[in-house]
Amino acid sequence: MSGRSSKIAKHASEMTDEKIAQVAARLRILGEPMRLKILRAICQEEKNVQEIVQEVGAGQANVSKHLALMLESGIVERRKEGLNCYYRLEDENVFEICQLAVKSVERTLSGRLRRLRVKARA
Amino acid sequence: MSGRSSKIAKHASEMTDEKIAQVAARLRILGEPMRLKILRAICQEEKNVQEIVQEVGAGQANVSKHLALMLESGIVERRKEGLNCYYRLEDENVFEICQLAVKSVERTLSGRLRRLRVKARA
DNA sequence: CGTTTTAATAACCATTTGGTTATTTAATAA
DNA sequence: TTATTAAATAACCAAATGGTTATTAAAACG
Repeated sequence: MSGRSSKIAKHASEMTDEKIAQVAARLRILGEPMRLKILRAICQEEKNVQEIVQEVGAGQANVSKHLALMLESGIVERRKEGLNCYYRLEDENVFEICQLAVKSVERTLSGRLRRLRVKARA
Repeated sequence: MSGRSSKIAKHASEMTDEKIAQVAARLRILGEPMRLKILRAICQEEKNVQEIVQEVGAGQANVSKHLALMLESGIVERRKEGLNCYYRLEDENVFEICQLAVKSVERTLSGRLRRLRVKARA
């Protein structure tokens, strides 16, 4: 058994159905364009709801609902100041996950291109 | 501007709405318990549909639909041999994404515990 | 006090999605 | 050929989800 495959085997075996459900829930939260836009807006500096609403181009209620979900799940943090509520990205893992997802998408796209070329050659 | 924040700023600015939609689509595919179970089943060695069906405890049509989706998106690869179709995990990034998601979930859970203790103290 | 502003929440709707059943396609075997 | 088996697909349904509108809660201000 090689190093990599044994590592994968170990991690995979540790993935109980319960853990899988939790991981899926976390990834499903990130699998939504509007939520990613919100995270993009607040990943550098905290912003209040109105600023976020303006930046992502969505309704206030909609943004608040997405923020409530991400706050509940611990992805973002909230700081109240007078009438305003400032949100910031709290979980840095989220940022890394998105970077890996970008790599994954790019990998798929390049793979598609390669296959098209092979097909065209045949 | 510190090293980390500038790095984040750079990556965030490269995240166009188009790219965000692609990343969200990729993460949404992974944000589903049954699909993660299927990936767990085939991440070490390729398996045919029947083996996967038995392992994850779902209907054949359901598993086939999930596999078709992940094949189309380049996450898994297929090899036909006679009547059987063998599937394997093709995108290693997916595995890393899941590992990070586990870390993210664990981080949240420990954070919740800490808050509960703080609340109980008050 | 009442007014205004910000954000959260409730109610509702249209769409999407995961699962099931039934059918079809394709390869193998008799 | 016909029968059998594996996998894909179509059709359908119930549940979940994202977005909108309207309302509520709370803090700041006149």
